[in-house]
Amino acid sequence: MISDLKPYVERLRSSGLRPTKQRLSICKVLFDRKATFHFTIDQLKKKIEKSRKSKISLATVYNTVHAFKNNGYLKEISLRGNKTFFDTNVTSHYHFYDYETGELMDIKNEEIIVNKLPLAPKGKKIKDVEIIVRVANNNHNQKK
Amino acid sequence: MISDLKPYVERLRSSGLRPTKQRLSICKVLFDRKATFHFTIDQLKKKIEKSRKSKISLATVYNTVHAFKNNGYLKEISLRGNKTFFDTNVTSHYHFYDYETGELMDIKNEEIIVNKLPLAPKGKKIKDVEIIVRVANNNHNQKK
DNA sequence: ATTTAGTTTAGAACAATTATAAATTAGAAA
DNA sequence: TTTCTAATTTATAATTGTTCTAAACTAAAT
Repeated sequence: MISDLKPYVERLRSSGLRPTKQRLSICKVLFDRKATFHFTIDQLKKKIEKSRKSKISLATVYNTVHAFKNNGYLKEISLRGNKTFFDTNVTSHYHFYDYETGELMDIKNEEIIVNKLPLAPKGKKIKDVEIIVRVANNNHNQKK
Repeated sequence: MISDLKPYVERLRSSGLRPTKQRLSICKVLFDRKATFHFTIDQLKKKIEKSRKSKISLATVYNTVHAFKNNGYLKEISLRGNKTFFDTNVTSHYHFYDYETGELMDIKNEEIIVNKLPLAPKGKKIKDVEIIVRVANNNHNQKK
């Protein structure tokens, strides 16, 4: 336990969560990194268990991830299929999604320019614009 | 049985499917309409059963919908959450999604102009650009 | 130290989807 | 037609992802 846990403790407290061992393990995997991390809950759980060298309950992972999402420390990504993906990059940005490999990559906000948007339906307000650029290997030709 | 079933028979045949009673029931609900239809499998199943006044197996609905999707007669829509939505509008277009009501609405292709797109990652090719404009009631303020 | 409210946990419950195998049916062939 | 065969439908089981629950545990206030 060398790394500085203070920022994680604060992040947890500001999400209304007590800083427990388990939650700090989750924080280390999620936030102690330079690059964006895209993950599903079960991928995250495996990483946490490798990193802390002991099991963690699935429910704890779900609960903590949802608390972070609701407090703006994680983003959920819209994707086809029935698995939920999250993203540690909470700044405004878009995604490449390789549907052959399941790989997700960030697209910086300034790499896509949207010059026209429709008005929101009556009584509604635009909250967010998600863009998923679906890619696949050059040589393949199937639609999926 | 007044409506002309020929186009459905052809659509089924071209998808490699025999035109059975069940599949024709599915076709009638899916394709005998002017406006776009957005649906989940269970919503579709209920509509079919109301329309034909008899039960249909869930597996048949899944199989047929997937065959139509693989043959380009239906589109799957990227959305957060763990339910899969389909769309009878297979032309290039985008969507409004009201995450409070679960309502989906089409956005015509020309209502969004994208002026800049990133290059696909090395060795990959852009197959599709999905845009989901998330909306909610004006008066509400929660992020979700 | 004691207390209490929040947390973790394993497992149950639930929901969406896919797989299975027996009964049925479409369509080709006789 | 009737017969035959492979495709299809069906109910149900299996699988997967997610949420719920209630008992055991723990953080932190007293």
